[in-house]
Amino acid sequence: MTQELSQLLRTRREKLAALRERGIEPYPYAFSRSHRTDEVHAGFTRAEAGGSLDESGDGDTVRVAGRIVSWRSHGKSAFGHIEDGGGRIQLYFRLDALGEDSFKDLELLDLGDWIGVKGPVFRTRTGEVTVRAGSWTLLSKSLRPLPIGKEEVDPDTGERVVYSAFADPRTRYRQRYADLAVHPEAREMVRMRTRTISALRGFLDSRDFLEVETPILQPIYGGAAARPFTTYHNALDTTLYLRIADELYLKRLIVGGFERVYEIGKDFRNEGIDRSHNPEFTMLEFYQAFADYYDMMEVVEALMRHVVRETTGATALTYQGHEIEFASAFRRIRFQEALSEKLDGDVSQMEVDTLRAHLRAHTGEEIEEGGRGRLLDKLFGALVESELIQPTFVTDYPVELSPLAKLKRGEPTLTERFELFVAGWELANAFSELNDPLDQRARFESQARLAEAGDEEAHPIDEDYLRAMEYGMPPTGGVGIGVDRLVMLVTDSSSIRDVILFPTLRPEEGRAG
RNA sequence: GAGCCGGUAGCUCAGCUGGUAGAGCAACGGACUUUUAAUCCGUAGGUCCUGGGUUCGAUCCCCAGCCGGCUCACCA
Repeated sequence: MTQELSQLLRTRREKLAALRERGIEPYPYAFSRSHRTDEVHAGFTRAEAGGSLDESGDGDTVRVAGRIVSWRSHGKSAFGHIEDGGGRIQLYFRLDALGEDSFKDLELLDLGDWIGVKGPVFRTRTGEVTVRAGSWTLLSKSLRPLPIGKEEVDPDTGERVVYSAFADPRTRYRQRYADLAVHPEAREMVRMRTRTISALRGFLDSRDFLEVETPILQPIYGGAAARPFTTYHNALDTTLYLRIADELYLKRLIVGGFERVYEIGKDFRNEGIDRSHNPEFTMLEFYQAFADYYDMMEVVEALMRHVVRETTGATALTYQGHEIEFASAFRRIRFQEALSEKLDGDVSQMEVDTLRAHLRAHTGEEIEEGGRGRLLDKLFGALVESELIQPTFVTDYPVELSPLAKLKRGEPTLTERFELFVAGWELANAFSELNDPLDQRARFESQARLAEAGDEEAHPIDEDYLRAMEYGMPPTGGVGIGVDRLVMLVTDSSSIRDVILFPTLRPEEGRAG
């Protein structure tokens, strides 16, 4: 945006100067508000029903404040709407009520300005509850036009139709403040996100889980297969990583004697960005001593029901056109059986070459490194995942894929692990936590071999974690849940960027225009 | 990372086979004291994403790049 282009900005600055000339402070310090707009609506409707209005039909005098979102000037009168945290209300300004000067000063206002208004509440001829301004105060002058669209309410459907809406996704994500300012539904998303997280906390707190905080800056990252962000601590003269998972620290706390712990916080993975991935994202992990993965399935099922009920008020929801039901018991399928069915043969008996051939046949992809686990995982992702619309526990993953999970009882090529799939993507990941320090060391070592073979996401060896395991960790069930994806689900959002207030973007070049 | 689509006024968009651009809303001036996409009259507003090329001439065609959307890949 160039200087010449700023005709609109210049006009507003001129108005700012004019306001000061007329003795109006454009940025005062406070305003004594008596009612939020929704309280005015409710109060006036009550007064009408109770017959407590004066002869002219006016209700109480109120002081309301908000951002101007519409304006209709009629010469010696004007209508406008302001919006505050409770909603909107119409304002009515008259020359005879305000006097020459105050009425004339209205012409220095713009859409986007914050004002406070004092006056009685009444209902207009067309039936809208309105504050008749006896006086008004500028609370903050807006120097940059907000992309406020015009809107009308369809008289037949009652739906709000917005014209010239602010739609460019680039600007909406970059200037989230503007997006929020003009889109009430974007603000509603934020509330739903908060409600979701409160529901998670409520559920875990009521079950005696202790909320804790573990390091984000870590000398060794771990707990997941992902590439980390690397940073540097000057005073310690050492490399540190931003955590990719909370897992290893939370289990150290189980060793320390806490039976139930959880953490809700940001994890960071140095990977691509798309509709379901943001480099920093919010993860819930919780660990419960003396529980195995069967117990954790029960917990996850109850937790999901609780969250859906607390956020949507129902036991089912619609996500991108799919009706998803949480009331009945979640389906359970075994990883290898689901895949074997798709491939028409027992995958546990298949050679690596056969798997590779299947992958080529189904996806056209060639995988050289990574071995069996990676092939199985890719095949599962390609053939099974997208069909898992209703809540489904996928259980018993191959050991190669799960270096932190206990072996499956009676089936040592598998682990006691499950993932919860909803709407085609992974929402939770859980296992009977591996607490055998010698087995854990062996698993780490096999991961290290994968790393040497070029797998950039293989799990590094964490000696301190092994030391903790050697002191002894009770049998423990652990679960991780992607909070952003959970919020996407309950808000019917198709992109993770819609549920993260300030998603990661390439930095803007130059100064903001 | 690949394919497809797109980037034109503050916002939403139009612009024929190449002749340096339009609309609605917003803005500005005027009329209007119960309007609500207020209405009516008038005015101004543009690095047509950026850089090259072709051409007498490019918003339009070609090449490269940047940014975004969708699909796929990546992402336990």
